[in-house]
Amino acid sequence: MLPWDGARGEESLENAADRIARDALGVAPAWLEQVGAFGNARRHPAETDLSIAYVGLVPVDAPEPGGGEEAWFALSDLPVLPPRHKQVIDAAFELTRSRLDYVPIAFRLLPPTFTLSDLQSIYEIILGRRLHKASFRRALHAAWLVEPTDEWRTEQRGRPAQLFRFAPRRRRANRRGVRFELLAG
Amino acid sequence: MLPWDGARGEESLENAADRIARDALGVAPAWLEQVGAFGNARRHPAETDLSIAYVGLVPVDAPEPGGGEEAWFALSDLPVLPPRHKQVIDAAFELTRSRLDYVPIAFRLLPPTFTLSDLQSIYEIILGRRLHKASFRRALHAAWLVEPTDEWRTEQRGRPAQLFRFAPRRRRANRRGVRFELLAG
DNA sequence: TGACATTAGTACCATAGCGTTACTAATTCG
DNA sequence: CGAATTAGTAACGCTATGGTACTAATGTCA
Repeated sequence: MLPWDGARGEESLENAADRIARDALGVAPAWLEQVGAFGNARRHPAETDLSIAYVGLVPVDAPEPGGGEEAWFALSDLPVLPPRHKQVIDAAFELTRSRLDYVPIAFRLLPPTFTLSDLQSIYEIILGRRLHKASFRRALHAAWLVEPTDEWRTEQRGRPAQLFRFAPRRRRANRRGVRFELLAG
Repeated sequence: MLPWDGARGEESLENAADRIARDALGVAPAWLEQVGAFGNARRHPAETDLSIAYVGLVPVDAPEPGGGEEAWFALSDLPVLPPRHKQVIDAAFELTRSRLDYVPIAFRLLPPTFTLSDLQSIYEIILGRRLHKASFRRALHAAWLVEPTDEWRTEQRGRPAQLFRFAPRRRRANRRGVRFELLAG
């Protein structure tokens, strides 16, 4: 099952989700957003059967959940879950991918300074596909989202990588045409 | 206020939203999707204060709501509303725009056959901005979403327009790179 | 020590998409 | 019959994209 708890009257939905996530993780999620409300009507009318789902992300170096019975599972290797929980996970993953270009999710999963390869890895993990290196950097440069520092990090192998920091600058919104991503089927 | 009703235990959220919309409109909405759950904690813990909001669309030639106290308002000329209702409307409009390229919303607002100018008008209304005619048709042609009929419609003035029907064909998903639409501020 | 693997970063290029402008086509209005 | 109006297309330049290839700088290992 997914971590959950009943609502407390004195807190907002957002605060309740944050509290539940912190209880399960030990740390506050770097990003948290509502997925939606899920309910079916197969219960007795007197019983309320409604779930408000939230999705959050934590960096890969976040501590393992220690106290309770929580455990991590890869999205590609999920155990059998109750149908609604599986439905929530699918919607949460889709929401996360769709938010990636509009909310600074990736930068909150990284330390204050990071390499562009680190950043690209976060994008590739969330999107679930490889990205082209030159195109990624071109788009990043055009977006004025990062600025270089004068530090370089030496990894285990290969050429050292320059460190960048998240420093978005104002720019005008990109008014593109229509894309027709709708697919048949 | 927005049209609303309490949930009935024996129906799903989606069905309840559809019922409420039909009661208010007189017709079923051509598209309906959940916006999300809205709740604040300023009430007494014993009172549940939670709204599950849905957004729907109906064609412009839909009948006026007759029976009750409902009325239509332009998004650009809304009356003063309770804060949560205004919040719901903003989220609903944003959701609709973001779904336009992925869900065949526009085609459900049109009759079975329509002109490309009609279709473009729907897109312009929902997106709230003008679109370029040649680019719109190029993208539409590349997406294989419509096919021409052998009928032409004579409007009041100008050259007759060919009628098209919605007939999506299978094509592979467009795997583009990252866009970085995130704006500073 | 020197060849090789590895990672970072950039340059070049062909192609595709986009928006502007302009043009043709077909109809109604006066 | 000419002007206005709407539909539809062609041409062109600019930008974005993604592939390939290249250089740069380090560690590994014989």
